[in-house]
Amino acid sequence: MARQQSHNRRNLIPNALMQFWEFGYHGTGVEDLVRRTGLSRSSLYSEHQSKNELFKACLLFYTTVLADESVSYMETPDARLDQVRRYFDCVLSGMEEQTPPYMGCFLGNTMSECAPHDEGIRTIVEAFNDRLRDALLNVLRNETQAGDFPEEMRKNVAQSWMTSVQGIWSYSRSVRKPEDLESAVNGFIMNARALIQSLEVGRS
Amino acid sequence: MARQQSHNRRNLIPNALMQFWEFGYHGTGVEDLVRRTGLSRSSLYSEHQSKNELFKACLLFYTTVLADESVSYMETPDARLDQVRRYFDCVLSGMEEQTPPYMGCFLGNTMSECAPHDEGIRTIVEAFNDRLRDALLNVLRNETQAGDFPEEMRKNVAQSWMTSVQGIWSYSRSVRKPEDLESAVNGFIMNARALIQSLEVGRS
DNA sequence: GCTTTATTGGAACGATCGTTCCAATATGCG
DNA sequence: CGCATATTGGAACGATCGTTCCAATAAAGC
Repeated sequence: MARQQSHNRRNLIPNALMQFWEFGYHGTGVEDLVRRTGLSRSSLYSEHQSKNELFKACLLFYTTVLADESVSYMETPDARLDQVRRYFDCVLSGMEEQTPPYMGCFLGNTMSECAPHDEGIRTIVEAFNDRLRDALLNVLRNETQAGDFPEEMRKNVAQSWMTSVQGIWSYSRSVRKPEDLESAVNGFIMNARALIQSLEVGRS
Repeated sequence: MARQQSHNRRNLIPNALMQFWEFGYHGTGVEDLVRRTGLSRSSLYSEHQSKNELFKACLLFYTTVLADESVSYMETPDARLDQVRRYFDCVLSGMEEQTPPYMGCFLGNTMSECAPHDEGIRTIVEAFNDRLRDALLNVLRNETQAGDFPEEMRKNVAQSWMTSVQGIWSYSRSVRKPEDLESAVNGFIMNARALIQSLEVGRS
C-alpha cells in the first residue's frame, strides 16, 4: 500500500500533465485530475497550492524533462539539420501508435490558451521558445558556417523555424490523415535545405 | 431604442467572436458574452441553441468574413509571394496600435483548444486549413511555373507554409517584443524566397 | 504495542458553469 | 388607441468549478 501511494505521488506531475496536455488548462477540472492521478483532492493540494501552481509545475516538467532531450540534440556543437529531421521522425513514429487528431505540443497548446492572460505561464513559455530558437540558430550556424551573412538574417530564420515547428504541432491537433502531417514536416525540411543551399551559393 | 436593439443583434456574432478570440472557448462564460454583447441570456439563446452553436457561428463568421479577404488575395490567378508579404505587413501594421501579447489567429487558437474534442469545430478548422494551403499552393505554382518538380513536392511545401503561418500567429499570443514577431515573418519570407529560387535554379 | 506524526478520502463551501423559464416590456398592425 | 406578437431582463435551475476542512487511516519512533 505504501508502495502504491509512493507510486502515485511520484507520478502526480506526469499524470496531471497528460490530462492538461489533452484537454488544456480550462478544459481540465480538479475532478479530472483526481481521476487521472488516482490521488484525492487533499493530496493534490498538499503538494501544490492551487490548480494554477500545479499546472505550472507540469509545464516546467514538460520543458525541463520531456522536451529537454529533443532540444538538447540540436544544441550540441556539431548539430546539423539531420538532427532536426531525426527529431521530427522520432515524434512522427511515436504517433503511428496513435490515431489522429494528436495532442500536439503541450507548450504550444499552453501558449495559445494561457500565455496572454497568465504572466507566470508566459514567462515559462517564453523561456522555452527562446531556447528552441537558439537551438535552431545553432543548427543554422553549423550549416552555414563562416559566411558573411548578417547575424540579423540568421536570427530571423531561426525565429521563423521555431514558429514553424510550433505550427506543425498545433496543426497536429486537427489533422485527420497522418500523411498530411508528414507532408508539412517534409515541406519544412525541404524549405530549410533550400535556404541553407541559397546561403552557400551566395557565399561562393 | 429599436435602433439600439437592432444594432446589438447585428453585432452579436462579432462581439461574441472578440470575446472567444481573446479568452478561448472554455475561458469564456455566458456571463462574459452577456457583458460583451450587451444582450441578455434569453436573447443569446433565442438565436443560438447553445454556447457551442454560438461559438461555431463565430468561427464560421471568422473564416467566411474576417479572414476571407486575406486569403482571397492569395487565390487570384496572378498571386505571387509579394501578396503573402503584404498580407503579413497588413496584419503587423494593425498590431502597432496594440500591445503584445496579441490575440493570434482565432482559427489557430481554436485548432489548439477545441479541434481534438469537437468534431463539428474540427470540420470548420479543417476546411479553412485546406483553403489556406491551396491558396499558398497557388502562390507557389505562380512563382515556379512550368517546372518539372513533382506535384508532391509542391504540396509538401504549401502544407509547410500553412503550418508556418499558423505557428507565427500562435507565437504572437506569447510574444513580448513586436520585433520578435516581425523577425519570424521576415524569416518566413526569406525561407520561401530561397526555396523558390532553388527550384528555379534546379530547373535551368 | 502505544503514542506521535503524517497522509489520506471525502464531505462541504461559496462561486460560477450552461441552460431554462416567465413575467414585463417593446414592437407591429388594424 | 388597443390588441397581438416578439423581444427583453432577470430570477432560478441543477451541475460543476476551485478550494478548504476534518475525521479516519497509515507510518514512524520509542
